[in-house]
Order: sequence, then structure tokens, then C-alpha cells
Amino acid sequence: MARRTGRVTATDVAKEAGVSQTTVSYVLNDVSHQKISDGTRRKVLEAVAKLGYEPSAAARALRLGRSDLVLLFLPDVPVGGTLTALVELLGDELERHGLNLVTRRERHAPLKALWRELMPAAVMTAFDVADDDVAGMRAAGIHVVSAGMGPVVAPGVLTVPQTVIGTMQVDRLAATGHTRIGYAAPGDPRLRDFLDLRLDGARTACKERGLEPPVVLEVPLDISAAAAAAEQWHSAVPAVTGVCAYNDETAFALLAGMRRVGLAAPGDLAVIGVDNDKLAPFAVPPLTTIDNNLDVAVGRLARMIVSGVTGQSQPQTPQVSPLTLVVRESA
Amino acid sequence: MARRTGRVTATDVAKEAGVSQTTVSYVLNDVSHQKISDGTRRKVLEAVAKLGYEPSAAARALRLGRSDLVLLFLPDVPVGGTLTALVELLGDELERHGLNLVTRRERHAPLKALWRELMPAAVMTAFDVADDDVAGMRAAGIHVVSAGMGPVVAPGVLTVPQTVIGTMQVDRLAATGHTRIGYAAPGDPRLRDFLDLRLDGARTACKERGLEPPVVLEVPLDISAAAAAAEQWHSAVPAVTGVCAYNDETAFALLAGMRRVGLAAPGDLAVIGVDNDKLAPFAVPPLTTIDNNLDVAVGRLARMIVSGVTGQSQPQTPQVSPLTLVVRESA
DNA sequence: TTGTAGGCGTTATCAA
DNA sequence: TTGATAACGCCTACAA
Repeated sequence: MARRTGRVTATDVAKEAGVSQTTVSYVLNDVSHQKISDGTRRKVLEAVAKLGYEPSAAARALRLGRSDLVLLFLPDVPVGGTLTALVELLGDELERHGLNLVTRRERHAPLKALWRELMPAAVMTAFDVADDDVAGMRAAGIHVVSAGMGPVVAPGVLTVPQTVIGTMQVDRLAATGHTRIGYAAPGDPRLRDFLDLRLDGARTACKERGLEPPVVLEVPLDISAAAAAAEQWHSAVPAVTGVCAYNDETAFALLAGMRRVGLAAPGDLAVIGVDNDKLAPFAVPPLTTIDNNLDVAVGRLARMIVSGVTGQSQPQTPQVSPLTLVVRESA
Repeated sequence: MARRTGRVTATDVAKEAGVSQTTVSYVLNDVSHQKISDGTRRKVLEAVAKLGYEPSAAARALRLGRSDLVLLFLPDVPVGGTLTALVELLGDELERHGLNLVTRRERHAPLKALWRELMPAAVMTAFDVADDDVAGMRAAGIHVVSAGMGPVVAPGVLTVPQTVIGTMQVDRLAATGHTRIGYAAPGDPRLRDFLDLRLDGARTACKERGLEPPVVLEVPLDISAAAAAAEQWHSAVPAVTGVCAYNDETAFALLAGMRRVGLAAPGDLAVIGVDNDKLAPFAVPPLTTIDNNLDVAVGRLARMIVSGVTGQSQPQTPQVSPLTLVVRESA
């Protein structure tokens, strides 16, 4: 008695097609070193269609020692437009290859417990990850791809160079004549790691140009606080005339604060963001920003993963995500 | 010879603890009808910790006939803040209960193939789903929860009443003295279904108040186009003085367009959005909008799912997501 | 070219 | 209170 659950199994298909279950498996996975007669193949496929058979992912994973899951570990930061887009794009791309994306936040699950439990085909981390963790996963036959943010450049790593972001912001402000630079830091402490890197980039760029280091003020997503920061920059001596915002959200808040105290961009204070948020063109004035071109980066990541999983080991050269300046009116 | 893969199995734990593999299973799942002596339990747990054992999700799923995956089907619309938040919140909540969220877009995968393949513990759909599909899943022991958008009110369904959104927008405009209403439709055709419902709500509200039906214009995320629409509303006879925007994005575009042609909100044209986007307070002027309180709604959904999966069948009463008006300055 | 048989790691039934 | 043992559905040497 096999049939206790309502599930249609490969054995059912075999019975329906009048062949052995082995043959069904061969047909479905079209094994290269096996010749299947056309008649047999057709019979099997018909039976599959007729019964509506779907292979059990669990059984397959158990047998193969790896599932068709791809684990995405995200840093524990508030999801902005950037990470959202990453998840969406990646999910779409992977599912096109029969892979399923499972997303987790760093904090909740110890990385190791999860990959051991799930036996994913690949793990991707959106932050730099400890070398021995990577080694463990690789040893278990899992393909690891990480999107680091630091200066690390290694095989299997796609680097989104956070420091360069800060540098590009300062470059733009300097190019438009600003010599006293401010930096608008976000309120959320969880963004600390990213902030430090971007800020580093900005500091370096200032130093290289012989400018004073940027004047860092916190600009939370609150108009009053943003207004206070704006005034502080504006009334400093010498006055800060251009501000790098941590991201577009912060830039929006800053612009709103400036408006409240009668300061205009870019005249009184130029503002440049990061992310090229969907709403950036509609800011007042339209927001100049840095676009991280995530769609391009994610395409590469997805390709790395897919080619890794499907065996054809890609060149695996280190990749750096392209950053572009989007000039509008605020800086 | 068992050890071919590097995996630590329950058998390894048993050997280490000097008990049978069965006992390990009992301890780990603390089966209620089984008494385990404290000494045995301790030995097992120590062995688990020492070896770093993690149960195989695949084996478990195969044996149980259901995995710990929860399948989320999203409508094929551009992910706005709303859906993003939903995915994030739901994922966080579920992982707290050991469930893993897998997200798919409607278009790509036929619903049926996917749940048959994955044997998920639960399926959640962010749209109304065909009754026989639901029946099929329920028959397979899968818990189904859907977040419908229509007027359907059924057990296991959380309704986000899209029509009410339109109604509330008109209500607000009417309450502030507007009698000629406009409706700003988004450019993306994939939003059609949502649009129709929201627009219906707006139409109904107008009719009930004895107002003309809303003047519908398309406002894509493009300043020039938005400007043209704004002028058209403003110069109509009688002039449209208040506009319901499909969502906050559309509202931002509209406000930007108005600015370009010298129209001010709410004086020349009042604008009310939907979503309470993070950036809404920073619009010029700050955007009045409808908040769908997704966090609340998602909390309920997650609870429905978790309680369904863990067995304790919740009341399962139909739920309606709470909508609130957030008054700022644009309307 | 097709079929037989064994095992992947778990849970659950039954006997000890 | 504990331990053998049989599935769960699939893949894959190996035999026919």
C-alpha cells in the first residue's frame, strides 16, 4: 500500500506510463548518458501531464544533499529602497532558473544553523562575512557569493564600494565650487557600519583636495531636527555650503528642514543624496544623487549564483558595482 | 558505511550520547506522550551542542509531508512601499516561529506547480485567489491565508478594502470643502486592478454626496506629464479643486508637476495620497494621505498562519485591515 | 534501452 | 522509559 498521502509520485507516473520509476526519473532529468526511446519518452511525458506530477522538492533535496533554495542574508538595517530592489530583482532572476529565494535578517538566525538546516544550493550575503564561515559553507558544497561593502576584492565577491560613494559626493560638491562640506548622518544606529564607510570616503576626498574634513551632523527623519542641523551648517564660520546626505531619505528630510528655516538648495546649501530613489526627481529642488545601479549589480550576482549552482563555474572574477552620478538641481 | 557526506545526523548524536537515534528524536521534538529521564535528556542535548547538530529540513519535510516553508504569492505589480513592508514584516514574524518565507510573483510560476513541489506549511496570497485553488491546497493540508482586496469577507481572508481607500480620500476632500474631484491614475498598467477598485470607491463616494464623478487623468511618474494633468484639472469648468492620487508616488509626481506650472497645494489643487510613504512628511507641502496600517494587518496575517501551522486553529474570523487618514497640509 | 535495489535523515509505530 | 524498524519520494550505480 503506497497511497496514503494524496501526492502524485514518480511511481504513479511510471505505472500510468507502463514503465519503471527509474525511466521516469531519466526522462524528467534527461540524463545525458542514457538513451531513451522516443516512444517511452512521450509516454512518460503524457503521464506526467495527465497526472499533474510535480517532483517533491524535499525528496530531491534529501537525496541530492542540497535543496533548490538560495539563502540571502541581509544586514539588519531598515530596508530602504536599495535592499528592497535587490531582493526583488534577485528573486525574479533566480526563480527563472528554478531556484527559490529565502531571505533572512542577520540578527535573528545564526548563519550556520540555517544553512545546515536548509542545505541551500547557494548562500548570498549582503555584507562581508567571516572567512571561516565561508570556508565551512564551501566545504559543504554550497556556493557562496557575497556583496561586500568594504574594499575587499576577492573571487565570488561583488563589492559595492561604500567609500567611493562618499568620495563621489564630495567630488560633485567640489566640482560645483563648494569648499566647506557637511555630512548628514542618519539617525538610525543600525546604519552605523555603512555610515562609517561612506563617511570615510568623504573624509578622504576632502583631505585629498586640501579641504577641511566634513562637518558631520545627525539628520534624523524629522523636520525640526533637520532644520536645526541646516541652520548650524549655514551659520558656521566659515559656512558649510554643500552637504552629502547619507541617502536620499536623509536628503529629503534635510531639504524639508531647510525649507522651514528659509534656506534654499543649492543656493544656501547644496545637497546630494545616495540611492536615486524613485521620488528623487520630485524633491524640491529635484535631488542630485548617486545611483548604485543595483539592477546591474544584481544581474551579475544572480548570474554568479546560477552558473555556480548549475555547475559551469563562471570566471568568478571579483566585481565592483558601477556607481553613477545623477545630476539634478539640488547640488 | 554511513558517513559519505560531512553532515552531522541524529544518528551521530545518538552514538555520541550513547542512546538510540529514536531517543534523540524524542528529546528534540519533546514528544508529549513520551517520558524521558532527565539524565538521558541532558546527555542528548549535550551531544547536540557538542556536535553542532541541525536537523535536516529536507528529511523532515519528506517524512512529515510538509516543509517549514511559507509561500507568499504577490500580484505582479511594481513593488511599492506597501508590498515591501508586507514582505519584510511577514518574513520577520514568520522566522520567529521557525518558518521560512519564499516569495513569488504571480505571473512566473503557476501557483499549483509550486505548492505541490514545495509542500509548504502555508500559502499566503496577496490577492483574491480562485476558490478551487484554495480547495486544492486545503485538501493537501496546507493552510491558506489570503489578503484580498475586494469586498470578499470570508474566513482566513484578510481584506484590505481598496474601495474604502478611494472613499476615504473623497471624504477628506469633501470635508475640506471640495466639490469637484479629480483622480490621478498611475501610468503602470499592471496596477489596473487596484486602480479600478480604488476608483470605484471614489466614484461611489462622489455619487453618495451628490457630486459629479471624479475627473480621471493619468499621472505617470514624469513631471511634464503631471504638469499637463494639473493644468487640465485647474482649467476645467468648473475647476477641479481636489485630487485623489492613486498612491503617494503619484502624489509626489503631481505636486512636482503643479509646482512647475505655478499651481500650489492645497490652494489651487488639494492632493491626497495613499500609503503614508516614509517620505510623505517631506513633500512640499507635507502630504495628506491614507495609511493602510500594514504592520497591524501583517501582524494578524502572521498570527493566522502561525496558529494554523502550529495546530491551534485560531478563530479564523474574517479580518479587515484598518485604514486611517493622516492629515498633513496638502489636502 | 530498461529495470532492480539501496539509501539520503527523519518521524512514528510497535515491541521490549 | 527506550530501541528496532518501516516508510516518506527520489536518484543512481549496477544488473538484465
